[in-house]
Amino acid sequence: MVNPKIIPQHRRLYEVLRKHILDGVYKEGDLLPSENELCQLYGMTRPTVRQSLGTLANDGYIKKHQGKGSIVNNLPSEIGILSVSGTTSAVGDRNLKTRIIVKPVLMPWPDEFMFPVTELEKESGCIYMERVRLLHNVPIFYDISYIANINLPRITARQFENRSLFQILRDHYHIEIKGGDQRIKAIHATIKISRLLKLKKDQPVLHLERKMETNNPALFLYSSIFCNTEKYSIFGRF
Amino acid sequence: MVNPKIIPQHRRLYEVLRKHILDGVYKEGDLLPSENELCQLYGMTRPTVRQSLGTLANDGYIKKHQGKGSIVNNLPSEIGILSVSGTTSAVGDRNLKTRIIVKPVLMPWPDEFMFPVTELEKESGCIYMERVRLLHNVPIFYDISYIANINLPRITARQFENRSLFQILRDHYHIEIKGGDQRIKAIHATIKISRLLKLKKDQPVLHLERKMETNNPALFLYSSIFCNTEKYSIFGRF
DNA sequence: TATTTAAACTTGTATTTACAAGTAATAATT
DNA sequence: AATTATTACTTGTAAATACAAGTTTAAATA
Repeated sequence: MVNPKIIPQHRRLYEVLRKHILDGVYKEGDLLPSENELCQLYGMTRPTVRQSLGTLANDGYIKKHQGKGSIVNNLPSEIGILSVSGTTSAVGDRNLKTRIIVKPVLMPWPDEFMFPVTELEKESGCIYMERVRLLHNVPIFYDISYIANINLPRITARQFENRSLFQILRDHYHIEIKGGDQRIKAIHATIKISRLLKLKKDQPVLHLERKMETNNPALFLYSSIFCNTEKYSIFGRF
Repeated sequence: MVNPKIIPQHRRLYEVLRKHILDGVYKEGDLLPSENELCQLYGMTRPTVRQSLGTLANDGYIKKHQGKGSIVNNLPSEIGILSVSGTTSAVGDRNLKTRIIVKPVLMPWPDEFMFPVTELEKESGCIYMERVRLLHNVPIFYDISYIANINLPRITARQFENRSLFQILRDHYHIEIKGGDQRIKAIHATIKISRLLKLKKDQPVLHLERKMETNNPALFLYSSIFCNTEKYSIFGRF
């Protein structure tokens, strides 16, 4: 048995610097301490420090300049769902509320599903739920989630109000999102969608279909997200 | 003076492996040669090889599995514009045609621009052009491009038919796209858009607003892209 | 004073070495 | 024969070292 609490050093430094940036210790345009300074400060070698900075740069928090240093990026005020896993981490949980439309239920997979599912997934059945996410009390996202029922005991009994689905999966089932695929379309709001998001019928909405991979190679999460982009744009870096 | 042709080894290996994957030498699900094998094959050390594989994994071409190896990903058949710079590299140039709507002209920047522009950009003026991009002879993208007129001699005289804007910038001006920001909305097609993309009026279209950074820190490219997602979804990995 | 040169930083690339940890196939044991 | 343990692979983490290349500052020179 191995201690699951040991976190790699480069990951530790990444988390520290990321938090400092989000907390405003380092502000937009600021120069981060140089790699050698970080080595001294945190007692690690340059390759390790560079791995942390590389990940930070990759996630869009900093931008590296040869001969100059690492500069903190302007962090988007818009909704950054394109490069992250859940709506909670995309907008922050300060002003996000959740309304359950359909509580988690176990059911067979839909016949025409948006992504191909494996035999194992099909046999296990599908945990289905519908939620509306409100930003500043305005409904913005209508999320339909599908999860294969693989090693998720009692999940249909849990409380999802104002909590992130991903947080529950991480805390209770040690499931981490590793990455995923997504498709985006612009569509007309159906009657149901326009009712849930308080839109006029036929108003254009953004439709995201996502397949998310987890640390369990057999377990995927699927989401169909309808998004009102009238007020808030969806934001991303590339 | 330094030879600009020297390419880092890790970049070279990245390009080689990427090409092999795109050419089908390594197919979806295949295991790439192990890191040590790649070391021998290409005469470099493991950290260098790992850097190449890291970038490939980051760009979504492979997925690494500890103790197992690097497995080639299923490559999206959809349009992968979300994580890359131009429509050409997003869909490949095989079936992409370009129709110029407004030839490149030098003009002042619009008053209400989608992104804030610097004083230098404002003084330099703006090179403006409109194009429609056709996929399999169907109009899919309506691109409006804005470039600051900074060290781009004779650019308004160049031929843009069936060529990538980014290719011209790279070949003639040594400008490389480093990354950027984007916003996405779903909107109603205006009359002009519906005419250019052969849509019904008020059909929903995807609107992308992008700011792209280049290797010239003062030079940014801006695009406003309207996309018909009825047949083709926009695809991305995260 | 203005310009050029040099030095002292910064990050980028690359090698070498070592061990940890996950995976899969084999051999040994029951 | 089925299970368990070993072994040989794989990638992950980390250190120490060296030099290249871009940027900024300060010193030297005109």
